[in-house]
Amino acid sequence: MLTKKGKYGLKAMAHLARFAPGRPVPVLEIATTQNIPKKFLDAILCELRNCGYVVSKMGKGGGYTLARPADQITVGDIVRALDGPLAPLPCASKTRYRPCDDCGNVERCAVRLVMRDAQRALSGVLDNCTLARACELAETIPLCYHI
Amino acid sequence: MLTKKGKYGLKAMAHLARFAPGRPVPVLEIATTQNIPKKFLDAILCELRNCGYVVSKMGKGGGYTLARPADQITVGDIVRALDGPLAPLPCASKTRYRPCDDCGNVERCAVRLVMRDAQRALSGVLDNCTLARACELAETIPLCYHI
DNA sequence: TTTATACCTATCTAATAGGTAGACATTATA
DNA sequence: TATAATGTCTACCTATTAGATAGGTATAAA
Repeated sequence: MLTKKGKYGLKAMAHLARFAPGRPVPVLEIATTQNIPKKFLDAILCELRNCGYVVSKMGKGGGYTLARPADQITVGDIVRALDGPLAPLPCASKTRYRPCDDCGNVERCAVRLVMRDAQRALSGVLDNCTLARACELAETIPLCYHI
Repeated sequence: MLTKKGKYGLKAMAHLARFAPGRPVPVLEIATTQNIPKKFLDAILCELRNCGYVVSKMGKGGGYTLARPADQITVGDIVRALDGPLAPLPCASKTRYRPCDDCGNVERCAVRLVMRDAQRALSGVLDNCTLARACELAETIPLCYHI
């Protein structure tokens, strides 16, 4: 389950992808239009900057910009940066593998093998979805969409 | 991310699937062989019983049995019962949809649309994986498996 | 009647999520 | 150069949840 941090971060990145073809976007603008607590968003963007996904410009007229084009940052990148590994269990993670301490036979653990499949499926979606594609998806969807 | 509850529950169910073609298995046996805290497992199995996935028999010679054949219970069932919806966000859940309160336009929310894809991918794996298949997977895997 | 088991209620502790406060640094621009 | 608009940093707070543990009660087979 994605935390609010992850969700807010993704929404902010999508905002930057859509509305920033150059000029820096102030945190306050993102916070108000996306309904995100300003101070919380401050912390999130700061983290994304430290990871190299956004660039900040201080002072008047400052704000945040994507560090790379929107089609070169994936949703998986952002989720991993803010919420950690995609895999349901650390022992099934590709990027941050850690064995379970309660697991006797890691290689033949049924739970782990299933969760590796799950991880593959999840990263197949999130690592192949760029911010650009996500925005596009939202814009081209038919208006009458049935939940 | 799966919680320990979910993980322990799955391991216990896999144990039942493998080692119980009839006789009830006591909690203590599962707890010791699977390295799960006994009292914690008590609570988990009780929950699974309330959901109808296992059957308990009290008294001497008692224990737990699968309520249905192992090929008729999926990993997705167990995970949902113990850890809640598979979807990374409630607004992307099929089984327990709930809109985000911070989301202005639910239908065109880029984050939600991506997470719906993620949900589909995840449930595609977990809902199509039965306990029987999970055990089989672990048994037929080659010994020299490269992490 | 004894023993092995499930079942129930209560409680505990540590971590985490989610958020807030306020001082401080930086910079465009008037 | 003063000032206003912004990001940056450190510290803190509160509620909830994860992850257990303890101890007793009910049930049933031998």
